[in-house]
Amino acid sequence: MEEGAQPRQAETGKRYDVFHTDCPASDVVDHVTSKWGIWVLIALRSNDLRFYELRESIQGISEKMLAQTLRALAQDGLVWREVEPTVPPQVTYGLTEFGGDVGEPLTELFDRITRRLSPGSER
Amino acid sequence: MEEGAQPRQAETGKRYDVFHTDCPASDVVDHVTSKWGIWVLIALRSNDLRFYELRESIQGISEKMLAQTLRALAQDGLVWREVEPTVPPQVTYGLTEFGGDVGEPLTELFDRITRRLSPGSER
DNA sequence: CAGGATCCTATCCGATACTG
DNA sequence: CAGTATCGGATAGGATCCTG
Repeated sequence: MEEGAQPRQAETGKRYDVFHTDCPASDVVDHVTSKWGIWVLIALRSNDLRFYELRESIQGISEKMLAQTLRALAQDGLVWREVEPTVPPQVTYGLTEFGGDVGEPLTELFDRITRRLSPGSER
Repeated sequence: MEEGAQPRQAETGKRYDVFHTDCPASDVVDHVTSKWGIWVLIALRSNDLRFYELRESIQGISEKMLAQTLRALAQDGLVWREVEPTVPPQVTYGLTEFGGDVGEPLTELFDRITRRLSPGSER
């Protein structure tokens, strides 16, 4: 949505219909901004990580939710998944270009909020 | 990993403890990235809006969730609320400086996703 | 118009158990 | 190690009615 690009034209009754739930992007947005999606994306911004590393990294996440979140994000083309058929198996996750693209504003978001909430102690 | 924001105070044995659920920022993050929070913030970026305007603007939101979301965001200091004691009453909402600060990466996020999903054809 | 109060349902999500 | 499957409790969220 471009800055001041509120259509605001058509008097078809709906004056501010800007973003809808039926917009295809909102599905991705929902996944990204899901309870764990944002943390997964932020975690993967620094390194590719294996499943258990992600689990350790993101405090409080259950294996179920991690797997579920990863599946959704992979389906959306935000993260890739590489399986090495060893014993025991190793699965590594990382961000696609799209994922990195999306992770950037997310990190910025988190950073701004954190900075705001800890004034003085940061930087 | 440490994007500059996280203390990363060596927890006992925890190697990747970057962002936790117990971080005070994650509460705000949760509100912002709640199902409707992001849309409210994006909606308010262009204009201050009244309650019913927000409801019209954000397709699919119920009054309950709008009120609830606005309350949470106001409590976090992201949006302000102005009541004009007229009849009928008018309540206008807008972004605080913090809210605008946070809304920026959110808009960027939405914009990047939208752009990716509609290559070539701008809506 | 702006919402609170209630009720009720869908889903989220954790715990547990099981598989390759 | 990296999951899947299932169950059940908690909670998010919608619908409806009601109030200032």
